[in-house]
Amino acid sequence: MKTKERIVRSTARLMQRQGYAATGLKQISQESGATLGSVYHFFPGGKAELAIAAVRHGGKEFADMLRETLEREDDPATAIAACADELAEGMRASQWQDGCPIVITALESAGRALDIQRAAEEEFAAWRELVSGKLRRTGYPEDVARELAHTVISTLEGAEMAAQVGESEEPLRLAGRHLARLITSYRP
Amino acid sequence: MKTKERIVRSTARLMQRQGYAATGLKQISQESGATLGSVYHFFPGGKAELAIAAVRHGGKEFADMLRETLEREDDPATAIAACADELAEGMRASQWQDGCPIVITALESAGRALDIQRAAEEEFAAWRELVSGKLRRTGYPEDVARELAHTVISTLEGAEMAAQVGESEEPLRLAGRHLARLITSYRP
DNA sequence: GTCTATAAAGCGATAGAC
DNA sequence: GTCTATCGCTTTATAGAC
Repeated sequence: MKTKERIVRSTARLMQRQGYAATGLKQISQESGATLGSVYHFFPGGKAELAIAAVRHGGKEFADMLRETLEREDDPATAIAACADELAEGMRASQWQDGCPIVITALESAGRALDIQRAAEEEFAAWRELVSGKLRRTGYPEDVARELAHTVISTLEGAEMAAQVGESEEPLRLAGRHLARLITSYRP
Repeated sequence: MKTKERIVRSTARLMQRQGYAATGLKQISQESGATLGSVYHFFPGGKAELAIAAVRHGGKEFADMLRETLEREDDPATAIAACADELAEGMRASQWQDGCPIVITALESAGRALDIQRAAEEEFAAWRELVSGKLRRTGYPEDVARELAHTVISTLEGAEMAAQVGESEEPLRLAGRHLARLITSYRP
């Protein structure tokens, strides 16, 4: 694997677990097997530029999972519940270590590092668009789909946070069931 | 105001906005108007002990808002929507600066600082208990109330995060409406 | 592109006078 | 309880050889 990609992956992984402030460039250099000089060679903008790349990387990763799981089921309500279950399994498999790949960095940067914040917001919007598209293709009116997508992503995010802090799959399992019921109640 | 409380309030405020790692003891000492010596006098356990006190403080603050807003409306669905609106207004009023008082610290500590994580989980559980109690008093069966309370808190948390990063009230407004609909659909 | 060395600043934490 | 000074370490970032 290319050095630059190793650096991005390590940064994404570390910031997913520790956040932006707690992740040091030395740690990134060590974990990725690149020297500090190489890190600055590829990312002359330093830590902030690395964080943006990590947010983009984590955002794509989450989007891939979402896209694949949504395609696996026809009914959007069942599909969203499957996404929640998928997240619950990933969470347990990592022993509650791997939550949302970008949420800590997004919150830390809010109001203080505008380009990181904007990158995170764009990834969130892409996730919502995936959910919204699934709903529209199943016949939901555009505004209903757009609004439901907001709440689906919000609820998955919140439940993943609760699952991680509480070290339990339950918040995600319940979120999946409740979201499915909510989506069904709007069925066209 | 007593020195100790000034320190706790400043810590809570700073960690709400910046998180644990990015908040320095020097900054706490400066913002609270107490010297570093005083900070260590009241919190010999240092930064970790301060974080626990801040999480407790922020947790109580959020619980107070929740309790008051829930009491203001009879119907639990309307009451939860009112909570979401209240959060949206607070968010806009602070220009998207003041999100959930403990979520960044909770996520940063997950799996790495067990006593901080546990304190955060206890505060989350207390919030869920407030929602669950409101539902039970309105006739919802105990298990339905408990499960709905999980999703209500998850969704509010996720929507508050989305509102902060996206600098928009919309995620919270939508979350309130959708949660009200979900709760109503379980009405006994 | 990779590597080492280092600068400049800030960190958490402690000591001890008052 | 309050205050200042300081220790030891780590941080981001840069310089320059290879």
